[in-house]
Amino acid sequence: MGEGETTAFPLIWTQPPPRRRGLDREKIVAAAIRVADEAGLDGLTMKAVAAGLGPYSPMALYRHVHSKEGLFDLMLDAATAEIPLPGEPGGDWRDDLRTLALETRRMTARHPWFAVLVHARPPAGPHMMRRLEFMLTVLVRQGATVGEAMTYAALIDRHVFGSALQESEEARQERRHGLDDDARLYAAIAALRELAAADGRLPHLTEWLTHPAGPTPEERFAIGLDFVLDGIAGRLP
Amino acid sequence: MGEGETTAFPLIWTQPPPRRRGLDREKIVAAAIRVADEAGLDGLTMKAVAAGLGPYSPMALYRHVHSKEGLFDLMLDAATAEIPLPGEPGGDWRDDLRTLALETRRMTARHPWFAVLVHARPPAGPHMMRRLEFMLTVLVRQGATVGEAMTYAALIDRHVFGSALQESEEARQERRHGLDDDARLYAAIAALRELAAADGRLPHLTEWLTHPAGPTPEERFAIGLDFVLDGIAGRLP
DNA sequence: CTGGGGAAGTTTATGTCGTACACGAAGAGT
DNA sequence: ACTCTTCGTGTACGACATAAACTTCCCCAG
Repeated sequence: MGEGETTAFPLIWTQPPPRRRGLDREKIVAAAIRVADEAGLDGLTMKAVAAGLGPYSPMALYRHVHSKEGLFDLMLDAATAEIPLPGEPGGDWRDDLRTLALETRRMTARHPWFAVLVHARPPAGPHMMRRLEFMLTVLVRQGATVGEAMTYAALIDRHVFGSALQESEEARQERRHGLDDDARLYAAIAALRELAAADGRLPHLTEWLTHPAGPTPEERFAIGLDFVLDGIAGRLP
Repeated sequence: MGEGETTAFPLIWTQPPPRRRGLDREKIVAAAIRVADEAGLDGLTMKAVAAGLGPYSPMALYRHVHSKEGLFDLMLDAATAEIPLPGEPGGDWRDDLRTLALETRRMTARHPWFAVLVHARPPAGPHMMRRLEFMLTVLVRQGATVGEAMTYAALIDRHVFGSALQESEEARQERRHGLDDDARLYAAIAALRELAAADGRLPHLTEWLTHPAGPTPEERFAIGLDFVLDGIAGRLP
């Protein structure tokens, strides 16, 4: 049959040009991040990453990242590298920590998968370690012990990544159920409200589902962050 | 033809007694929770749940729960039902919220998978709704609007489930890498410390990895919870 | 210039999952 | 006794991660 034979008649001219060595960790991680940003963690398969790099087979990636979990670790550290990190703490410890928290939040907004993965992997990447070291330095300079500083840093990150996780999972649900247009979203809320109203003992929840009100996500984040920073301030010597 | 026969020799006695209708949601959910408690979320497969119920096929479950996500929802609500919930708020709003947070934490200690799933599913189960309503009631009685109460309740839960998530994922890592005995755990920490020390710019982190110190998980939880409750108190009218 | 070793990518295969579908058998209601 | 419904099974399919064996190419030592 046709001249594009791979089986019967191997004419060199019709064969695809041999693949040059084009892959490395950086490219693979960048492609994986691109895929995860666009398709979510569910869409992050080895096949999809390979396809995002060109005509590669999924197995090609294993030569460079040796497992999907390894790829996760590299993705986490690459995303963490995007967070601007001062070389030295500035004059105001609260500003230092607040700014870092806000920048971290901005990164998680670009990479919604981050908050999911960060809870599943140990934070051993170099950029993640440097970021943590910065928080520790800021707190230790205010008189905290290293153990206390670890506790406070963990509380800040709990809030940052907790917010990010909740918001990204909400967005995921909406995308999965096609709630992007207002009509569907309204219907989904109405269904929830009916459920709550049917119980009969949920007046406040029903009210909120009828008139959802309250601070924006951004304001909610700031409120919680202030709670943590105020709390830390109250415990510094 | 002979009755009961599937193969060559139709002896009724060698046939298993026909399966009676024994499954229902409750049993399935209880079995699923048992499996997840013991084997973790990775071990929670339809096959494992069916096996935990007796000689059932995995497909039998679908008659009652229609999908694995549906099973997740039922598991979340069943676990939430284990949290003691007063019918009415008591005299002290802080005590009410703190007690609920602590009881919730006790539940997540029994069911480490809870914190993972709760972030992935909408909290629409009746018990989850009642629990939320309780928090809203407590806060609204102190003068918060429903919108504010939602914000504060979310912050409390963020801390409770964030702690649980972190602790359960740490435990999972340790189990997965067989760090149950001290020698291996020590080696793992040493490896991390080498990594940190090699960077050269991570003195505080290195110090902490050399002498891990600080509050116990329980104390850390209490500290963060106080931060949130203090913050709420400062914003109530 | 050459040939051999190792690295990069592909093909093929394996085992595990969730779950759709069609079937058969076991009560329940008439 | 007959039918309708409800429950559980067997089989099958398509993803997915990844192991193993194979092929092709590059580079460097002689």
